[in-house]
Amino acid sequence: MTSQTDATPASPVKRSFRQQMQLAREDAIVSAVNRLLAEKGFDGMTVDEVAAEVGIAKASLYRHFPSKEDLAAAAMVRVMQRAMAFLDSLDQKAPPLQRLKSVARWTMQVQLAGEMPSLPSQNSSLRAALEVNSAYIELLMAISERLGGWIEAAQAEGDLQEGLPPIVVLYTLYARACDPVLGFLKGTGQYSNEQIIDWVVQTCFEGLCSR
Amino acid sequence: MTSQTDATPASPVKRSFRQQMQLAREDAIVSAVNRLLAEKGFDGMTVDEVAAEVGIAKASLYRHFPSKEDLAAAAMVRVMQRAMAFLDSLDQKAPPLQRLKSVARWTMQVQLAGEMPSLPSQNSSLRAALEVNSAYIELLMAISERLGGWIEAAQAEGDLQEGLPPIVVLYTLYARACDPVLGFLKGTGQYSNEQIIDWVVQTCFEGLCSR
DNA sequence: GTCTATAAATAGATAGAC
DNA sequence: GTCTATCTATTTATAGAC
Repeated sequence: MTSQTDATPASPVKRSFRQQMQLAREDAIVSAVNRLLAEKGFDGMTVDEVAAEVGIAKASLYRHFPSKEDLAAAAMVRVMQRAMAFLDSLDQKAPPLQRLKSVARWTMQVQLAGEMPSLPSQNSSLRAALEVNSAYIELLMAISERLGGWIEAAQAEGDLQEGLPPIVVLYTLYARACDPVLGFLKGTGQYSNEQIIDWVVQTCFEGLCSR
Repeated sequence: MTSQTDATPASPVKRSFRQQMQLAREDAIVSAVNRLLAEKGFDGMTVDEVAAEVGIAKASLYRHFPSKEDLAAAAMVRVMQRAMAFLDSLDQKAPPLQRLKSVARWTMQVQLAGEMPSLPSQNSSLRAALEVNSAYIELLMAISERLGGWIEAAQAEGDLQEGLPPIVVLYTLYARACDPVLGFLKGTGQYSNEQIIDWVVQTCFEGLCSR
């Protein structure tokens, strides 16, 4: 407050630098959380591990994030921001179905890269925290509306089954982002990531049956 | 030992009765575990809850099962026995594809009924315990071989995509048994269980795209 | 702001009486 | 075999020094 009313230019610069440092540290924290969340899930991840991976004390972690739930929420927000950026990067004139397939492929690449935080859809303390996290809710709604529009457009073009409510398609795409099939097939050690993703994308959109 | 060599018929009868009592109690335990596992997952379920739901002391629980992992394994074994019984109940002369669809539908019914134990595919202590549980391993292999045969037969008949390795189809079916889409759609409160299952089975086999 | 040390709560597992 | 009471380890979170 006072520094902003001061005429000295040093204060704002110093503050900005400090803020950048703080943001960089928080980014490192979120990266560690993101990775651990993808590897072990919310329940399996401990705050001690996060602190150890970042290389700071646990008490310092709690200066940046008030709870473990907030750590997870931050990781979710960041991956959703990445998702939103990916949606923006797509050719908006490409056919909607093609864009939807690209999104599915992207989420699977993220998962196989060990960067898709997996939140057990049942945990109550975590879900309660997410439901009151406005950044999380707003991003989720923004992505859902964006994809929902593409789904309806793809149906209008006759590319997606028109009998399916768009929400069924939307939830199916979300579910494929954390589909355990990817990990199962990876675990066999027999197939490349691209091969695995090709199969799952294909079965998702074209089904198991022959055409 | 001694009672079996005795000529008195009382001993064997009494022992059998006791064994039945024990089996009945263990069945009640496994039922509680199964339900809690479906509701909250392995990490979310506590042994105290299990004891409370069965109505016995926690120490008594540990007389029947040596660890929490063994509780979960017992629940998995039982649901797999149910699955095996369902496979047997199917018309073995029906087309393989039809049988596979029936299996998928059955697993989804079990999940929506809150009776599908969900084991986070990442938990290491649990997976380690399952991998050395011969009852679990043998049932899993038996089911996999059975379904694998049907998958290959369905491919031979041209009903399933022949480019897909059978293991991809098998894992996909396993994954649909714990597909979060069912819970998502159920959570909207707008659709009946049968409607939800119809959609998921259809998208699984026919895909999201129109034909 | 970061640290060490510790509190507070929880959960898996066990001892020992009956 | 079942119970009460307890142990032990882990984990989230915080106090307080620097």
